[in-house]
Amino acid sequence: MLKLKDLPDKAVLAKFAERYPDADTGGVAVFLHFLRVASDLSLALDTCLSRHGLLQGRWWVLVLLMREENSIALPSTLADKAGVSRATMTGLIDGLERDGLVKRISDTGDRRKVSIQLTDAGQVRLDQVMPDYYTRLRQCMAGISEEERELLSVVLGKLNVGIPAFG
Amino acid sequence: MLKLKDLPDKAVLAKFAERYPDADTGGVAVFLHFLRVASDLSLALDTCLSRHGLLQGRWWVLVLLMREENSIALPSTLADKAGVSRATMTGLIDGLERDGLVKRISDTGDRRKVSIQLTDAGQVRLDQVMPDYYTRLRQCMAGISEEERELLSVVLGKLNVGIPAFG
DNA sequence: TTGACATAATTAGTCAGCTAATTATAATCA
DNA sequence: TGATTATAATTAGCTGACTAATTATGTCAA
Repeated sequence: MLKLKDLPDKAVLAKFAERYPDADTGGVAVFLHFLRVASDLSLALDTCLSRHGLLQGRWWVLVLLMREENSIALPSTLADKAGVSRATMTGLIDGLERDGLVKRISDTGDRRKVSIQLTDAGQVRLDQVMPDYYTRLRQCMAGISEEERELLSVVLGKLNVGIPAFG
Repeated sequence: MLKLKDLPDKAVLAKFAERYPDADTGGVAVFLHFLRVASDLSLALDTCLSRHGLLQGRWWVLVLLMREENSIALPSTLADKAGVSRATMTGLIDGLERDGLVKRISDTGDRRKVSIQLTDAGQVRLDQVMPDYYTRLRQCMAGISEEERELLSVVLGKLNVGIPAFG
């Protein structure tokens, strides 16, 4: 993810548009601004989580587990839902298990499988993190009206539609 | 950056809101949706750049250089503008230099300094990448009206204001 | 003018992603 | 049944971030 600290001003955009006539300077500006705010938000989330000794990847695994019945899921399912590779999920689970926040349970039926369960300590950790996360997120979003949220949601949907044309 | 493939539905949000009454479910939903679209956009940009043998970090260094007079800048300046550490910038420049896209020039005045200059090959590479990037980005943004762009810009500004409350 | 501090870039070591290969097990079908 | 294929998790090795330490050089004030 780009962490642009120096978005182009109009003069720079114009300079590039001169050399590359295909450039849609307004679109470029809003695109870069979007990525910039997203990466800053992501960094802010990191800061919030680090107060509780967690990083985004590990935190999200805990959240995914809590969503499940009995707080149990397979590593492969977690990998798919978190959008990371299975190898990465193995590493995340290693770290969480080391910290005692989840445990591996061998599947008696299919011995290839290992179930991952949130431990009591993991639930306690979530009960510390989540209220802080929700409170801070609420404050962060406080300046945005209900109407703006809906508009943002619509624009996000349209952006999403356009993505295949990009990548 | 979270790469959520499985955003929470209303039932999940409600389940969490029950345990954590501070949760603003609407805010959470739009926040996660935002991060999701941003990471997908970032991934699409990766795909676009990889067709030209570049990754976001290295590509952005080339773009920053092209913005400069004579396509020259110091590593420290590039690091600040790209939002990465100086050590990371050293690594990015190593890679770009290995590919012949930039060159290091020792500063005769202050011998601690090394100037980084875009090479002809680097400019050629940019002249291949940028039209493709601009064309694809234009298509990606095609579904968003001028009015929506401006609204998005306003909301991005407000989100940005809220970030300190989060992190 | 030299000792302390500041600055620029790099190196060393860590971390969390990735892909590809490996191990173990299960399922299928000739 | 036994060989092939599919699946689940892990391991091994690579990349590009990071911080902290290092090297080299410059600046300034006693």
